[in-house]
Amino acid sequence: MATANKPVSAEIEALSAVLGTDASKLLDPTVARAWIALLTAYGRVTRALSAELMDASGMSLADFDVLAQLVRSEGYALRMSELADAVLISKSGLTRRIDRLAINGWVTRRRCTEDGRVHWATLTPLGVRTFKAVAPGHLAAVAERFGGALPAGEMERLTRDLLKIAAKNAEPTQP
Amino acid sequence: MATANKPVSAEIEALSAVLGTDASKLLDPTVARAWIALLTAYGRVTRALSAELMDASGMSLADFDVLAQLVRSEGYALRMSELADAVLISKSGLTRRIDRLAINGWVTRRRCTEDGRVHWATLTPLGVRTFKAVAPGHLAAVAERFGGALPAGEMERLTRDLLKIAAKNAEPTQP
DNA sequence: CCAAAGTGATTGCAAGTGCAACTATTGCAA
DNA sequence: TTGCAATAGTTGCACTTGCAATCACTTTGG
Repeated sequence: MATANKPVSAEIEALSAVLGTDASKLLDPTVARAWIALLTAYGRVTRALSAELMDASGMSLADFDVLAQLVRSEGYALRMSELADAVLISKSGLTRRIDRLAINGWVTRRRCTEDGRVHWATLTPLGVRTFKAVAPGHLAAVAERFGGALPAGEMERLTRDLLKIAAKNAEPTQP
Repeated sequence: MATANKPVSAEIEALSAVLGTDASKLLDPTVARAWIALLTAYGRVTRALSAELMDASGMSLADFDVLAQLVRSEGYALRMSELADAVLISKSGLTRRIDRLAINGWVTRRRCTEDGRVHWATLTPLGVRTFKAVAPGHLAAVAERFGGALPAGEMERLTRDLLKIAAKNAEPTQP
């Protein structure tokens, strides 16, 4: 029913006593609390959403991501590489995930006629119907678990702060 | 070098067009943006921290969690079940993780003399030294990647908001 | 005192994942 | 044209994980 969750580098602040008095110089307790809060919020929300989605539809969050990317793409299709980038897994991971989705009849593979190296992952009509049936419930679950906790203004400020953190950790280089 | 990352239920807001005009009633775009921002910030920070920790010490974030729990426990020891709860993995997962840490010489297992069912995972002196050597770098990395992005006041407000979200999704029941 | 139920931990198995090696195909350059 | 580098995708392998079954030990009720 439930699904995996990431490790939690929990309670960093409590380590000060072990490491010595200078631990708070390494990591401000304010920052430590925020980091733990982020890990906790992330873990609880994703665990709950994952379980609900699995119960409702038999698909994982990862599967939902793939279908969501495809459903809003031209012709309900994407190249394998593009799709792997979009859902942030390795190419081999995507190969197997598409295998599983194909077994469900939600996706098919087509070799590209113009470039034989390229394969297009394509939603089947059943895949489209399934996604459209499942998505509203999932969106509502996100709204309930995540949206309900804060008023709108607060939510926008949260977004700005999180995006600042994300920007500071962008892939290529850190300023 | 890098490590796994969770699925990203990305770009939910863009689905409105596919599902029809009422999608924004299911999930307020403000909430959708905040949710995506959380997933992005989490993914980038944990990926970076995981890679840095692995490079510096050969241990995963999950391993660090276990050592961190043990190092601040009475006698550097915890029962297997307590430890599994603390680091949020299954009992079987912890059994194997302790196996690996034991191979590194960082942890040992002792059967409890009072209750033979219980096993204590205990840090070795080498484990303590290793943790104390590794932790400052990891804390500094958290400070840099996470702490540097926001001023202190903002960070405290972020913490409050995230804890509200976490509280709304506490395990037992939702009010 | 002894079965039977309960508790703590481990093991068998199946699943998902990434890296590295491999196959298939294309594009480029001599 | 031919051969070689580059690109797209898949497969082999190792690793990690969770669930269910199992083992080891303790507690409880008759």
